[in-house]
Formats: sequence, structure tokens, C-alpha cells
Amino acid sequence: MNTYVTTPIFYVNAEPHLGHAYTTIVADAYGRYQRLKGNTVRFQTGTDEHGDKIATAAEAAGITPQAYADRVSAMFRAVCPPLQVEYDNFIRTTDAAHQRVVQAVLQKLYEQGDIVLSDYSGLYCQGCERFLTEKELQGGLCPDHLKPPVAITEQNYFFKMSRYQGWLIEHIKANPDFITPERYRNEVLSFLSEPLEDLCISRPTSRLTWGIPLPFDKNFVTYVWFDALLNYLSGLGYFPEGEMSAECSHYWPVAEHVVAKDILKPHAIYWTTMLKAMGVAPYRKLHVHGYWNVNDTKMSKSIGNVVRPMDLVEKYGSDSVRYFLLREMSFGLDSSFSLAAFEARYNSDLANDLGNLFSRTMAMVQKFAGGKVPLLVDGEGESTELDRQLIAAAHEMVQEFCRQMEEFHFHRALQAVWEVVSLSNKYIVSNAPWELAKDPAKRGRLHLVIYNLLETLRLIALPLNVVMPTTALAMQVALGISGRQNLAAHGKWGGILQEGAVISLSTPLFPRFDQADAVSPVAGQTKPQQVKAPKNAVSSSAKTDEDTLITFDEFKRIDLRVATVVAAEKVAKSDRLLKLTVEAPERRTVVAGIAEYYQPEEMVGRQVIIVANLKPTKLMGIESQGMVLAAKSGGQLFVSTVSGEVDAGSKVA
RNA sequence: GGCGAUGUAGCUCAGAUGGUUAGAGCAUACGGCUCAUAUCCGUAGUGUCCGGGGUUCAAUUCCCUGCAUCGCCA
Repeated sequence: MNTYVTTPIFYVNAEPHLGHAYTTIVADAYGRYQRLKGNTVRFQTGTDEHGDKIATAAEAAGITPQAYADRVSAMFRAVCPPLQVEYDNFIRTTDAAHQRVVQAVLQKLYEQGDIVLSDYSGLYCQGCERFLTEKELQGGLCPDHLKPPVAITEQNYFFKMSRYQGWLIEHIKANPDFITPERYRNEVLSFLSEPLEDLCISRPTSRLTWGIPLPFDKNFVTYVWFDALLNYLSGLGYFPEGEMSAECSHYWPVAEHVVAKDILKPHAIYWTTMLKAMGVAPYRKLHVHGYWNVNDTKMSKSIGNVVRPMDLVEKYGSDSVRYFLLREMSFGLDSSFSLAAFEARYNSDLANDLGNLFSRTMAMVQKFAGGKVPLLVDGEGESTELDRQLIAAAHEMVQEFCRQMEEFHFHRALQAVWEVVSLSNKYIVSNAPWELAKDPAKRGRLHLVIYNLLETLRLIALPLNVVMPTTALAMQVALGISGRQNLAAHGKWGGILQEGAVISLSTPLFPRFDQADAVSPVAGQTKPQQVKAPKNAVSSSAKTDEDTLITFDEFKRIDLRVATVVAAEKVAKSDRLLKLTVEAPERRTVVAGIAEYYQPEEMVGRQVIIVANLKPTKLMGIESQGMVLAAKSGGQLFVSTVSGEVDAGSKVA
């Protein structure tokens, strides 16, 4: 079985962000999954480089469109290795081979009458040098130039998309999995219930020259979408009017496109009708995913909350980024990204559950089995109901993982793995190997328990190869396993681990983010900066000063204020925390970790500086609505203040 | 304005062709263990299953309607 999986080619008008990373990781993980099944996979990604936005951006940057495209395309290519994205082909629409295909397809469709010259009327903005849609207008004006657009008519070439509308509707209805998840299939069908307009596929060179010239009319270049969509075929060596190349006939029939919901229409409608007109069978599946919001807000350049995947990888390691994105998002729906959510998942799922399970098991191998895969002696340590349960669950996990991966339900696939992680932790407690170790007569049982754990871990690592390649490899190496893994060959219980093989783990898989290491957050906020990088993190040595500096705008977001302490008391059952009631000028409660250095009574009446817009957090059940700044030096701690008495609530800047 | 989706525990979400005490993870509280990365295991909760009406012996689940959020289209 073959698989051809693609990401969209990314438009080079913006740097790679979290959304691009997600699409790419999804495609990569799916590709790795197919390979793990033993299938042959081709995975293509790339960049889309023509069009007026690029021409404009290049002009603003004072360079040629080609130089501009080269620069941004290189950035998209460069984020792949750190994300462990292994593509087979990185295509660019400025590649000569691609351009030839686009022209040949245009020529063919033109000759067969699917592309015709016609009038195009619309609202044109002189300032933007382009047509605006009704939607873009604000109060009838161009939002950028604040001038009313003019209604003009010009000649353009149109693709007779409407000819294939009936066929497309039938195809979608006959193939329920053609567009998934279902919500997007419904959306397309609903859109198709109205007559399609023909697609304008040209731009006059009087307005735009950065594009592929129409082969039959030098006064026009090709509309970017018509150009871009063909990458999926041109990247396989497709050429119209000829025999399909071997690559093409292997991979095109099994093509699966992964896209975000904003480009559903071009893929579901333009591309499919183009293919039909070309006489090429449609792709096999279109997988549509939702958006990543950031802190529940839409990610946008103007808000300045764009998350750069490289920043995350440097800080947390690519395995955990891949895990988070695939585990947190329910494919198809929108999801919210936040550092708090990321760290919560990292600590609970990766460090506490999986990492610690692996670590405690390996420690027991060292202490109770001489650091080797235990030798099992027949008749000793006979199996229990718990053993059978664990084995059955591990088996079921592999099956369930596959079922969910096939459906692009990555979060459920990972959930299935974590059920066994959790069961393994229970298995350890129920069997208490440290108790068995005290009784020499129970040595057989002890060894069987340890063997079962090792075998379960081996089976856990197997599916993880597709999501967290570095971690899976580290687990396999520690277990003394080498060689290419395969779901069918290695997905069954037993027979793989070499009895007596020396095994060990040198460093934890996922070091926990330890708040104690963070820069003294007096009010115990989760502030996980200064962490030892996970061992699979890419080198962060490239960090420059640039990365550690913040802009004035960023600083302005921090609301520092002078607050007057009006009451203070110790927090019950805590040595470190004081509950302060402050006026800033409104009354609020701030929990500060200063009890070892200050008595409650000496705080009352003092003025301190607080961060007033810190997200409230609960400490020992008390909600803290801010954080007191303090400095630690020579084992002493000093709370911050200002050098004279000021009104409570005064801004500090 | 048209079409559609969603609304379930503090948070993120599962769920049932309508039927006994509505689930999971995280967070919270208490207890236990010590092999382990202060990790793990156990126990404990809280829910007008968005509001209103209808069908039914029975509705959170079906129907209608309203509200809210989101998406597509115009």
C-alpha cells in the first residue's frame, strides 16, 4: 500500500507560525504512521510564491519578488528539521518544472474550451491596485485607503468550473470520506447547493506581473490558486497529455491533502473541478482541521500574539511540541494554545506519567534484576489476573491507536496509549516489586512483573514513534531494541526483548518543569522559564541577545503598581505563604511566599510593588490576585517598595 | 438576512437507537506507598446535561421555540 500525504504549500507572505507547524506535524505524523505499518509513503510540502501580495511585500522590502520568495521559502524549509518533519519533496511554485506543468494544463483546458475569455466586473481600488470584495469594504470604503472603490469591467480568462458542479456533488455524496470531518463536507455541499460561478484564473499584466504567464495570452498571468493547487501533481512529475510517470501512478490515486479550514473551498471545489477538467481522478481524501487560538484569542499579527514554533521547540523540545499539538486538538475543531496548558500537559502526561513510569521501571531493573532483562523460568512467578489484564490492554492499545490514526483522531490515539501508561503505574503499585524483592522465594514473580513492565513499555514506545520519534527511539535504545520498527511485526506481546540483555536509561525522558528553578516568583506563579532543556531539545546555543530582550510595548503590558498592605496573616499549613490584603487602590488579596522572612504584623502599613494584571491563581485554596516583587540576596529576602510614600495604586513605570 | 454547528462538573471535553446512582483527564481536599523525575496509587465530591414548551409511562438524549457562541454563504 502506498500513501501520498501533503500539506498545502504555504504562502510566503508571512513567517511560519503555530498553524503551519500543526498542519505539517499532522501530515508528518500520519506519514510516519503509514511507514510504521510498512507502507510506502511520499510526503510533500512547500511554498506558494506568486501573486500580488508577494509582489507588494517585495517592493516594500526593496528586493525582487524572487529574492523575497527565496528568503521566506527558506524559513519554511528551515522549520522542518527542528520539528522532526521529514518530507520527501519540498516544492516551490517558482520551480521551473512546476511552471511548465501549470502552463501545459492551462493550454490543455483552453484548447478544450474549459477556459474562456469573458468580462469581469467588480469594485476596484486604485490604491490597492486590485478588486475588493464586498466583505472587505468598510462603510463602502477601502479599509486601507479610505476611498470608495470604482466599479470597473475588464476582460479576463475564466475556468468553467460550473460545468463540473453536478459531477462534484455526486462524487462527494458517493464518497462520504472524501472530505472529513463531516462538518466540512456538509459545508461544501451546502455551498454547492447554489450555482457555482466560473473562476477567474487570470490577472492582466498591467496590474500584476509576478505570476506564471498564460501560454495563450501574454497579457495575463495566472491567478495564484490555479497555479498553487497544481503543485500536488507537478511535484509527482505529472505532465498533461502523456503517460503518467511512475511516481504519479503510484501516488496520485492515494493522495491525501491536509489543510486548515480557511482553504477548504479552493481544495474542495476549485481543485476537484480542475482535476475533472484535466481528466485526472480526484484525490482520495481531504482532511480539514481548525485553528489554533492563543489564550482563547484569534492569532493575529496585529494583536502580536503569533506563536512561533521555533520558540517552543527551543524551550521544550520538538517531541513535546508535537505531542501537545496532536493531543490537545480534536482534529477539525478549533483549539486554544497557552503556555499554561502546554506546561500542564507536559508535566502531567509526559513527565509524571510516561517519563516517571519509564524511569521507575528502569530503576527497578537495576535494583531488582541486575540491570538486565530478567530471565523467565518456566513455572516460576506464574501469571495473575493483573498480568492478563495488562497484556490484553497493551494489545488493545496498538489496535485502538491504529483505528484512531486512520480517522485522524490523533487525540484519541494518544489517549489510548496513555490508558496503558496509567494502567502500568497501577500495575506497579498492585504488585509492589519492592515487597517481592524482600522475599527470595518470590524472585520468579518479581522477575515476571519486571518483564511485563518492560514489554509494556516496549509496546508503548512503538506507536509513539509516529508522534515523538526522539523519545520513542530513546526508549527503544534503553530497552536494547534496535532496527526499524513495524506495527505488525513488533506490535504483539513477547518475543522481542532479549532476555539477559543489559539495559539502562541515563537521563529522564522528560525532566519536570520545576517552579523552584524559576526566577523567584514570590507569589508562586507558574513560571517555568529556567528549566533544563529536555534532552531531545535542539540546541539553544543560537540564542542571541535579541531573543531575551523585550520591546517597550511588551513591557507596557505589565501593570506594576504600588500597593499598601492593610492586613496580613499566615496561611494555615504553609511555612512560606502570607495572605496579604492590599489596596491598589482597590482592595485585593495577594498571597506572597515571604513568610520565612517577614512576620505578618511587620507587613501591615508597608507599601510594596505588585504586578497587578497577573492572572489570578489559587495558592493553598486562596485566590491570589497579584504578585509581590522581592529580591533575594545572601539568604535574605527583601520586598520591593518605593523610596517615599505614594498614593496606593500609583503606577510604577 | 439564509444555512449549519455547538452549548454537559471550576477548566478541557466524552457520552447515550430515550430507561436504574451522567462519565474521563486536569485542578481541589483527604489518605496510602517509597521502585521513581516531590513522582505514583486510593478515596471524596459538586452538575436545574443553555432557558422555555411539546411528544412519552419515562428526555440531558426526539420535536418546536428562544438565548448565546462560532462557522459558511449573501
